[in-house]
Amino acid sequence: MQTLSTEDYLKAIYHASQSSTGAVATTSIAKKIGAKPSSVTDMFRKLSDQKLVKYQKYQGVSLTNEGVKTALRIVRKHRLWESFLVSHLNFNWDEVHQVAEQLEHIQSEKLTNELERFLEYPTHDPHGDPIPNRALFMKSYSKILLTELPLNKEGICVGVKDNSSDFLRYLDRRQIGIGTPIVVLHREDFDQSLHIQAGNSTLMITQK
Amino acid sequence: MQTLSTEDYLKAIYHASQSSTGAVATTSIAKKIGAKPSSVTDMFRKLSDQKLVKYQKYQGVSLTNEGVKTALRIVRKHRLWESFLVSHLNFNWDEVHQVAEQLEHIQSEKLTNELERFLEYPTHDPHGDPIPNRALFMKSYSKILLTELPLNKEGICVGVKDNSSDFLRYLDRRQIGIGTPIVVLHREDFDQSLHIQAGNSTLMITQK
DNA sequence: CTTGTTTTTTAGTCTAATCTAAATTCAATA
DNA sequence: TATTGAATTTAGATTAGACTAAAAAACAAG
Repeated sequence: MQTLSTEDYLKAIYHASQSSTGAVATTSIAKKIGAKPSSVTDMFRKLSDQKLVKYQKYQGVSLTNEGVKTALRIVRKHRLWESFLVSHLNFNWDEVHQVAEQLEHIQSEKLTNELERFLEYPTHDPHGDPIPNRALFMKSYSKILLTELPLNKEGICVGVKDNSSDFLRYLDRRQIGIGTPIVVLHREDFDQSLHIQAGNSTLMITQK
Repeated sequence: MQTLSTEDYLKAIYHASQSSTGAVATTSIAKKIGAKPSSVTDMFRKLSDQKLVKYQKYQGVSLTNEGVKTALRIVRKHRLWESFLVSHLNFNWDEVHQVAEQLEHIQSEKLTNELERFLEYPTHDPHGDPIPNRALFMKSYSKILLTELPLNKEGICVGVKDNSSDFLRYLDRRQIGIGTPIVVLHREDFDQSLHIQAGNSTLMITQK
């Protein structure tokens, strides 16, 4: 059984190791968690004692199999709760994160599994990220950026890269959400702006 | 903003002061919380500093208005979650408590209010206890014991006094739940046993 | 109204998780 | 490869919440 804090660290390490290869550095976790590097070192040691990470002084950490499992259990809960908040409790994409950060720590296998059943076994959360199933397995289909979508080929919006509230609300007003089909109609070479068709409106996107 | 621990104490004090009159004693809280009396004294002092309780050495505590409000907010969340677990997640009466003890600490007004709406503004939880509304007001209709129900007058089961899992499962098997109408058909004077009709079955209850 | 028991508080210790400041190791480059 | 700057770790302190053991207050009974 983990404490709140160890769960936060395991999740942070998991996400950090997803977005880069090799061991995870002390400072990168410090930034994610919002703690000082010295505190992170302490925690690395503790997690190492519990065999949840492999840790060598000055070499960063990597999750053990057990550590990955623990992290995935938290990710599973986080994403299921986010789905619930959006689908049944009128939360917007951009409001769910903070609450899900709390709910992900609730300990009850039955609760998690029943929630999953109630939601009819969703495979992706409102941000388009895959939800690990009961066996902690997840299908991650390939997500590509709009800038990489070939001309006139239809894609489906599964999430957004920029999670700022402003941007999410902008999309909401234009009725662009998860599942919205998107086609890139034209790409301006000189400034990288895109003309896209999303849902029933066409719009122009600049930069990024 | 309260810590987990202070919330637990406030709730315990609230419940203790409901079931008896006057100030609440140190030991009674120690028993409820599962802590030593000395720890309870410490916490009383802390809560007193925050003006959530009135505390005089050796005289026990009582909640201030602010303390009552904080406690009721927790009770509200607890009972809403219990309702949710039973009505949508296939939990039984007797399984909800432990999980609700965790969920009651989640901090998000929007979450609580949306959950209440989703459940269609329930007034009572699965144990028959009233749920405070958004304004923290609750209608507590009179609950009486079966032993006090007049002969042949119909009552409605709103909860049970004995919360043991065995007893709750016994009731489940006989399809007796919240809302089941109950009539006392006959009362044996010599051993206090009751013949009752509940739902579509009649049964005999001894003792208690 | 005094004594003995129970309740409550005090004093001092412990653990988990954090911090600051100082020391150490690593790594990049001149 | 020697140096320097960044990253990391150590050492020591702090805080919240809990504990034990001992002292003090309250209560109950003769």
